Amino acid sequence: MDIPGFFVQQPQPPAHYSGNHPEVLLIQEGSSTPQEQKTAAGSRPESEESCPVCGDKVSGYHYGLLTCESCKGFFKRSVQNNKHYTCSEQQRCPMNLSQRKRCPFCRFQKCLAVGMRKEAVRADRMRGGRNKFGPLYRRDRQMKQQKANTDPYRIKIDSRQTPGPQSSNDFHRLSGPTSNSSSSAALHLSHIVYPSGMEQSCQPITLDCTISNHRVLTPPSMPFRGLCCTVPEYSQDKGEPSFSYSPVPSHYPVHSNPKHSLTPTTSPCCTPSSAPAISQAATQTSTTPPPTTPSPRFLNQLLEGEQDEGQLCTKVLASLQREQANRGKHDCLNTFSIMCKIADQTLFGLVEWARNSNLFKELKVDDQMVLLQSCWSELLVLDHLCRQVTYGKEGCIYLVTGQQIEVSTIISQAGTTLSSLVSRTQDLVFKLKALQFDRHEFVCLKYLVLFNPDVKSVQNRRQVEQTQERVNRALMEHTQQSHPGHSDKFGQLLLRLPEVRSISLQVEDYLYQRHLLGDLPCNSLIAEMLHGKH
DNA sequence: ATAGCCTTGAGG
DNA sequence: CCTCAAGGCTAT
Repeated sequence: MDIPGFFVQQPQPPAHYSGNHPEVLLIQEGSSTPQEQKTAAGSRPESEESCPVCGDKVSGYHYGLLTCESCKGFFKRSVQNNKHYTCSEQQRCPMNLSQRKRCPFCRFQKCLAVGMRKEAVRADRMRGGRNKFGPLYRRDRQMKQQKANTDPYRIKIDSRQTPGPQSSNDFHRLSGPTSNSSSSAALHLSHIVYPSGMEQSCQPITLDCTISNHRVLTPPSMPFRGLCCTVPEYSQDKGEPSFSYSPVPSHYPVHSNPKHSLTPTTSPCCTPSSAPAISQAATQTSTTPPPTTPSPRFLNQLLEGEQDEGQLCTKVLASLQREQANRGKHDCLNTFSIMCKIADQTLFGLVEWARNSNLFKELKVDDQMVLLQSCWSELLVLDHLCRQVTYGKEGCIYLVTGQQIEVSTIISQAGTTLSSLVSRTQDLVFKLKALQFDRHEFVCLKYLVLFNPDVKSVQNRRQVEQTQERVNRALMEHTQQSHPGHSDKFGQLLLRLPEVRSISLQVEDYLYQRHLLGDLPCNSLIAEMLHGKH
């Protein structure tokens, strides 16, 4: 693993690395002075921001993003002089105003992790003028300005430490007290994955629920309204401080699909014009290969098992709503918990997908469990990637709930591990988009990952192997048929899998660390899966 | 080596 | 013209 600070949960100095960004209006418990609060919402955004590398005061855009003067200089010197630093510790040194000088290695890695661009350092050392990032900076400014003006409610991705050394600076507290009672309610994979009559019951709950004062989660509204905002606010009508978690929000565009008449489109994803690849149901013909293909039927069968994104969205929202309903008004989920819940529900969906698959059903239950246990995080990563390729806009992460989070917001406020995870994932998304990754290929990759004959303790290895080979052939044929001009799309897709694997392992490690800190919600399937491995 | 301030110059 | 992100200079 070559990511420095792989397990870093470095403490950040409260005053500086607090994610004091105007676009993420922090209304923190007893924190800022009236003066600070005034300026934070004020007109000069940059002057109040903190450097995503060290937390110092930002002096402007440098090499791709807002940083302080010293990190700008440091980055410039490092690149110009082609420095190769080493870390005398474990490559996880804390990075803040007072300690930034101590380890140039970790500082430079942090610079890269937050998104500083080597390419912006000029090889010819030419002074003045503008570079290619000009438009990017401008857009970034406009977006920040827009957000500052229109949206008083922000998700709080608070990197600041609450007292206590254990908490990380990744997704943290949203507000209010958090019950961190992850006293493991002895769950067992077999019970969760193969429950005896346990349903993900989706009772329609229609209570209005404001999660914290900040509208932490807002269901998506009209497609493409409010552009790509910081988290949840899709510039809905103002003056409506609470929102409904009801499975089918009233402002939700609804499918006319008679089969799922209550399936909301997960705006903007299910707008046909905006998301052709995934919004087209498996039964639609426009994405299916021409009838002359050798085995389109097999591929289409695989596709038929795919979950409807809208249904999944509804399920996840309903689950969050239930969770909040059980907690009451003043006991709000923190951001990390919300993300865990979302991931958990997505994982439930993936397990369900596997279990409903005819190919998977042919396996013995023991093998099924071993395979799922081995690849769950890869499936989650693939699922996430597909969602980004299909619905994600540049610079944003698209959640299954239909919400978007700006990558820059996460990276500027998250810790090293999460930052690197996000940038690695976004790099993959970029590559997959370039390859014109489609839904058929996504399904195939999921099957290839699931039917992994190399998993230890698989009993019927031959069967797993044969299925994997079959899917592999189907994928190859599909890529040749659908992209005849792209001779190596098949190979290119397969070459992405090691990175998927690597990211998923990093995800697992990250989650396990958080689990050890007691940050994972109890009764979590993810926690159960993690237990199976560790 | 660091970091604050200065100079430069293309693009608006 | 002005802006502002590049590179440069220099006290520490």
